[in-house]
Amino acid sequence: MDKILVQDFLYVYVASMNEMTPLPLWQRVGEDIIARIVSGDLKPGVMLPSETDLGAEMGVSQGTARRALAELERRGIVERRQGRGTVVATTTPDSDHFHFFRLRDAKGSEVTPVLEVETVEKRRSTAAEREAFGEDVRQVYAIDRLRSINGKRIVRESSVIPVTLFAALETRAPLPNALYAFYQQAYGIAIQRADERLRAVSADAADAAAMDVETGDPMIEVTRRAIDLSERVVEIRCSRYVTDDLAYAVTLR
Amino acid sequence: MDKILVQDFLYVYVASMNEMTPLPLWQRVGEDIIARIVSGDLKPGVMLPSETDLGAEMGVSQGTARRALAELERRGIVERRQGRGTVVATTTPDSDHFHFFRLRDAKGSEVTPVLEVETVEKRRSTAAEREAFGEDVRQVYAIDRLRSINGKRIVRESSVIPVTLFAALETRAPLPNALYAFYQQAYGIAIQRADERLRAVSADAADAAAMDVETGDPMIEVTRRAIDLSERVVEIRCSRYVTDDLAYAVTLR
DNA sequence: CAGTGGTCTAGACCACTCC
DNA sequence: GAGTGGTCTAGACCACTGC
Repeated sequence: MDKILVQDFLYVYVASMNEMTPLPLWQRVGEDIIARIVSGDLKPGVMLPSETDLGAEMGVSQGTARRALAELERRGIVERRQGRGTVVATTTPDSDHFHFFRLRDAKGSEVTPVLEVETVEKRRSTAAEREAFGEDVRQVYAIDRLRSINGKRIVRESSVIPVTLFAALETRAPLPNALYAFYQQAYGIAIQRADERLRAVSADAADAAAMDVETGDPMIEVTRRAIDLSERVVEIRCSRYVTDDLAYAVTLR
Repeated sequence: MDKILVQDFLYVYVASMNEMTPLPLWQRVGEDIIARIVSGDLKPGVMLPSETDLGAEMGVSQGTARRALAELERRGIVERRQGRGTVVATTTPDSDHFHFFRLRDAKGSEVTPVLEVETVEKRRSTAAEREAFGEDVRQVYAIDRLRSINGKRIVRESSVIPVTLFAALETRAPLPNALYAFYQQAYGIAIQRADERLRAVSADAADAAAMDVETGDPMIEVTRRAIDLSERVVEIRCSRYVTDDLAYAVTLR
């Protein structure tokens, strides 16, 4: 009886804002867990209740709680291990760096980029940045980085993030190698996915001055928008790669 | 009792070739369906048995058959619709072309490439092609295509496929715009995924002669290996794009 | 050993599609 | 109305983990 009441309540609740289409219970449970993570109530590495307990808390069966957790695992939001339990996904600095870093060597193996130069600047946002972040974002941090791989300077990255989301970033210097793990640990902002656009460009004078490349050489320019669990654009990144020895690798399905 | 026998049988069967680790029943059911598709027993667009019937055929419960079908749907191998049924995924010529075609315009919308020139050649395989296809592949078809987008010739593709898999391809001319749908319909070869490597290159004399680009202009070169449901490399494709007006778009998760 | 997730079953009810 | 997939439940048993 209790469960039926919950279900009816959810129906009314969701219908009021979503054209009479109630969300399935398992999705509600999943959204609820995501909300807890976003709010900081559940932090990365923290163990979640068991399927049985979670179901009891939410007033659903163990099977429904299980389906919610399975979906969160598929999305990489939690990690589950038989006999151990379910924890909020922890993207370690090492593994995280490679999660969205697509450069691979000729054999397809991961490469280890070394941070060479970093500058952090606080400035007013550009119109394009406001278009992406929202019009209310007037100030941003710009993090410019230069990386070398196998001793050659071939990666230039420029990350832009809103000041409102990353308060007092300048006091955090030096920033760690892997920014996304840092965003999560220091600010509770978890990157869910990244949309990238790749174009071919010619190395300009600034590229030639900073990297092991000559003006006019072909390079790949990647423009990325990183989206967090709340579906906000939280970072815009523009990277320029010299792909003489490396390639951008991706699998399409 | 019957079901227990089936389960024990599967255990022994799989254990003999897989280090005592039996595959879950739902995976066995899924693999069985894939095998039927690969063998041509089930063709694209054909309706599968209902969950209940499939479970009965395989000696598993409806829930287990359901899980197998859900996984196949997630992998894009079948399409399911409430009230209608489950059919083997049909990649229509139109939709298929965009499945692995990542070029998007400035707004991120799909673009419609127009086939301008096509040549098909039968020749001996190169060492690199044998490395990808297997050493026994001595002959290949090379399909060279030139495409225009919005009236500008900016895409050059070269697809290489083994003669053994695509018998008498030369009699099929002219080939349709979307090769992967054609592979599936004419040869029963379904592309499951594609691994791509992107590099920046400078347009060479051949690019300048064939496309609306000048020698030395930066271009993106994409080297693709297409893998079918049997996990074979069935096509190697090298594409060169001019990205003045378009970008290669991808979402990382 | 207790507790966890992983698999599998059986059955209920609902929503959608098509005849 | 018959048949389909979608959701949800309840309960069984197994495999793995850690104390």
